[in-house]
Amino acid sequence: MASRAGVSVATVSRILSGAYTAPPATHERVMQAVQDLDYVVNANARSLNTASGMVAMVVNDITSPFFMNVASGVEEQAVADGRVCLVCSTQGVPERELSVIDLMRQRGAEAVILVGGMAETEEHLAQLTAAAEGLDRAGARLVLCARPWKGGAKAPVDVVECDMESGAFAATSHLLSAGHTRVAHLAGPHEFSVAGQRLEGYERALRAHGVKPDPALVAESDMTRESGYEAACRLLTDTDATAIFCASDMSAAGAIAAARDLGRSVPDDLSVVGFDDIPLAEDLYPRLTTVHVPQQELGRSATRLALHRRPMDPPSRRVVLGSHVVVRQSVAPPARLNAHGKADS
Amino acid sequence: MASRAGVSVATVSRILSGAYTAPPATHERVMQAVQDLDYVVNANARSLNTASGMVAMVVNDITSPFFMNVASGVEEQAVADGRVCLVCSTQGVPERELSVIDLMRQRGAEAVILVGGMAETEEHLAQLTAAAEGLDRAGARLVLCARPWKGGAKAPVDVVECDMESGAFAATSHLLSAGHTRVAHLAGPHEFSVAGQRLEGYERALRAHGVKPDPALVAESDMTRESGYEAACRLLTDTDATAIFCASDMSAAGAIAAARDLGRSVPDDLSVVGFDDIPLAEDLYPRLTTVHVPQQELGRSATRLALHRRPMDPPSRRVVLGSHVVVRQSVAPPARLNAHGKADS
DNA sequence: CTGTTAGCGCATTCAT
DNA sequence: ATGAATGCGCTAACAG
Repeated sequence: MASRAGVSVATVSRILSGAYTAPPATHERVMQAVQDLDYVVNANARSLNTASGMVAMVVNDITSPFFMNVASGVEEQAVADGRVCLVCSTQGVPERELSVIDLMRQRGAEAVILVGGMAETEEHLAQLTAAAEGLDRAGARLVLCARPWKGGAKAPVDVVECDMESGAFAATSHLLSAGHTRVAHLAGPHEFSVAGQRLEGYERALRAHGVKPDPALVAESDMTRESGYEAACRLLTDTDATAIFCASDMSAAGAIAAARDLGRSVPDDLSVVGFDDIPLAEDLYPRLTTVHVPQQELGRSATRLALHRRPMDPPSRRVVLGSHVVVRQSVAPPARLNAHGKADS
Repeated sequence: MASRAGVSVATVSRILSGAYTAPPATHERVMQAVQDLDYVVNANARSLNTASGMVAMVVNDITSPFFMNVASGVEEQAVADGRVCLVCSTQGVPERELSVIDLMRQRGAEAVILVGGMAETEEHLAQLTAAAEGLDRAGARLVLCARPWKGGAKAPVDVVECDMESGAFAATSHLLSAGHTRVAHLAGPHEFSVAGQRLEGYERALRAHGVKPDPALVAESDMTRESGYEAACRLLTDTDATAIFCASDMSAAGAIAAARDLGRSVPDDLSVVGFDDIPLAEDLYPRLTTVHVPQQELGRSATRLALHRRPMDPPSRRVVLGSHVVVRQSVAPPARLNAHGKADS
């Protein structure tokens, strides 16, 4: 290649790297040779001496609408900052999360963005901390997106999250204000810290309205529709709940399907509130009242935190975005009150 | 690192690469040093001499449920074959498709899998062919997934697709059999070859039932919900269509929303059939009758084609999967027939 | 503006 | 079983 153009490899390198006021004369010859030989630089070899320009994003489940909406925000910002964005899936396996992080460290990624919750044992957390320090030493950033950091405060990790606790509080309050007192919660896996936040907001709202939290009204599921369907069936047959606050829109979709299959109409016989506000929420029937989480912005912020870093920045930064409930059609006053003609408060 | 363990770099290389009957004595020392220094191999440097083990997947839109379901199939098979799978988004820009392919070639990916349709101009096709040949020369494969290959037959590209034409035929026939004669089609972008296949199946079904295709009944949109909503509004206000066959479930979701907003009830006043059978189809109201496309299997097959390659295989292979209509609740006989008590044939 | 030289971190001969 | 030497393709520093 160098010879084909009649120049040295250094010249070729400089020209193809950009950053070179090329004399049209040789520039032409080089580009011609590139054409003829269909030459492409070896990015791996290049990364041996320079930044890779890669941003990696890690998700549990590549089919989850929530994760992928966040992902599109990450992608958008990464591209805007001149990086390429790669997404990998852990398929929900904690060990794979660590190995993917490691893999990206090996590849010289400039940032690794972990999107969404994960079962977090103490051991896992310790390994995550180690991974963060390893990335840091390599000049790369680890950022947690839509997931709180439960490890040490001095670990070199940035985090951008949404205030899920108050989102859950608002959602539950919305239900209570409509007159419901038997409000169930379709929770996420208890090992997920994000699930814990929602549970706390739910319980705080109950207490604020003078309702005693009843453990029987809390059912656990993973965030999938399937699992939401099953948990909702249990809730509907075993308890007298008149409303369900679901930890995700996907599980809310399952809950609505369960209600339908059990002959309960939503919202007349059962009110449902979701969480996330994924596009699906608009298409459910009835249209789902839910807590809006700024998914794209979550992704964009995470990428900015990772890439726009100045020397004086602290080792760990944190940004918290807000959430708010979007009122649609899946909430109504409970049946008996409704029958007696009482409106919601 | 080499010194820290008291051995040569060669020994470290051999031990960390696996494939080495390690004498427990030194093996121990090396692993200890790895621990102490938190050492990780440089995958880029390694790729300088060996296969990268990467499979890249390229999609237009990372938020599309259809693409991501295919993606999970790709991921699953790639992991099963011991590769790591990276997905990149082109954000719908044809040039980015080419640049991403190029990027993965530069990175030494073993396979690049293009998922889903793309506007295909002649020029783009020529560049794709060139890219395929480039990858081939580098020992990598290009495979098209859920997207036909319109280029030359001797190009080194594998393709796995679904028989969309007959899927569209079946869907349209289903509507015609229910008694509809004014069947509209919410088509995809005409530059997409996949859209063309669906249009052909639609028209073939009409002719087979003795109905003359009416261009006024074909509206174009991209495959999004938004665009489907708008196109459906036009169809519903400007024509007398009693049924719509949509090119995707997402656009069907838009069509159902449009019908609702225009005061037309589905399926009583309007029948709707979708395409893809993404999970959303189950949650629409009414539950969407659609054409099932085996998304995960599409992805798995594509990866197998790329990775399980034997020397005697032809330069270009092709597998076609079947599709079938899934009957749910969004189709009914047209209103007038229904009113007269006639059942569907 | 461009060629020369050196070295990035690893796998791989060839010796030992 | 392991060390020494060579080269992978590229960029960076240093001439010229």
